Amino acid sequence: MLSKKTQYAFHALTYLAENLDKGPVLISEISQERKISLKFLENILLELKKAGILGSKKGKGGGYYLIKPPEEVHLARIIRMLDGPIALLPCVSLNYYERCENCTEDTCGLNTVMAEVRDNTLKVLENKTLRDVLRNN
Amino acid sequence: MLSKKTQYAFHALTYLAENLDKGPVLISEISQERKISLKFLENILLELKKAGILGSKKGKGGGYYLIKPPEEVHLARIIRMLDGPIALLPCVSLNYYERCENCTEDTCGLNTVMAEVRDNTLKVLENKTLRDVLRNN
DNA sequence: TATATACCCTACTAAAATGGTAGGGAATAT
DNA sequence: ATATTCCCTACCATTTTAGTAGGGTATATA
Repeated sequence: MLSKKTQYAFHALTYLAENLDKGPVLISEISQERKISLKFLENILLELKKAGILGSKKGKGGGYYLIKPPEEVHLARIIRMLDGPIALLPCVSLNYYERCENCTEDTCGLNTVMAEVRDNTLKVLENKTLRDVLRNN
Repeated sequence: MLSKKTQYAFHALTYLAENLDKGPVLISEISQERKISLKFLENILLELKKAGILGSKKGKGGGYYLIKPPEEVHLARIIRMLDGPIALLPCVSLNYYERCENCTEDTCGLNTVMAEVRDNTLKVLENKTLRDVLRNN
């Protein structure tokens, strides 16, 4: 399951995508509209900014905004950034690979199956973007 | 990612499937062969037994054994039993469904995408069985 | 340049989950 | 009777999760 953090990130990002015309949006506005703890959301948005997903502006008229158009923000990227690996086993993770101690990958059947699961999952998450996930199409 | 518990369960189950001819197998043997902490494994096997996956026999000549043939033990079942939901969001989980507070499911695009991910994942995990995951084919 | 606005940053915390460990009890084979 | 083997409950340390606190820094604007 995705963590609350990642779920909140998606809420915030879709809100920003749905309000592109507004320019920078206040954390407090997103927090109220999507019912997310203000301080927690603050941390999340900061992280998204450091990762290059969001830009920000301080002072009056400031807030957060998407740096790239929604159709260029892939869901897999957000999940990996906040929750880590998408694969079900470390030994089939593309971005967070780790060897399994107790099994040799070439003879391990679980490895093969879990790689298949990963591929099926990524087929969706790496192709779908924020654009595909908005409320008002 | 799957928990160690579930990963160990798969190790144990495949070991049992690969040694069907032996009859009941000692916890200690599985523990040694697959390098899993004995006491932790004890708990896991007990849980698998209570869930109707394994049978056991006490005393000399005893041990654990598969109740059903490997091709009838679906991977999804094991994962759900030990790790809970396979879906990435509670609101798209078939076996552990929970409503999302902050979104209405019919207008939420994330819901749709995550349901698609779930279906792709289950297509594999509900069709593959222990049989598909053995070492010595 | 003073001040209000709004993000930035570090540290802290409570609760839950994870990955085990301990130790005796109960059933069974011989 | 006794050795063997699983059964069961409870405990524990560490990590992760989800969130809070509180002040710092940059910016707009009057």
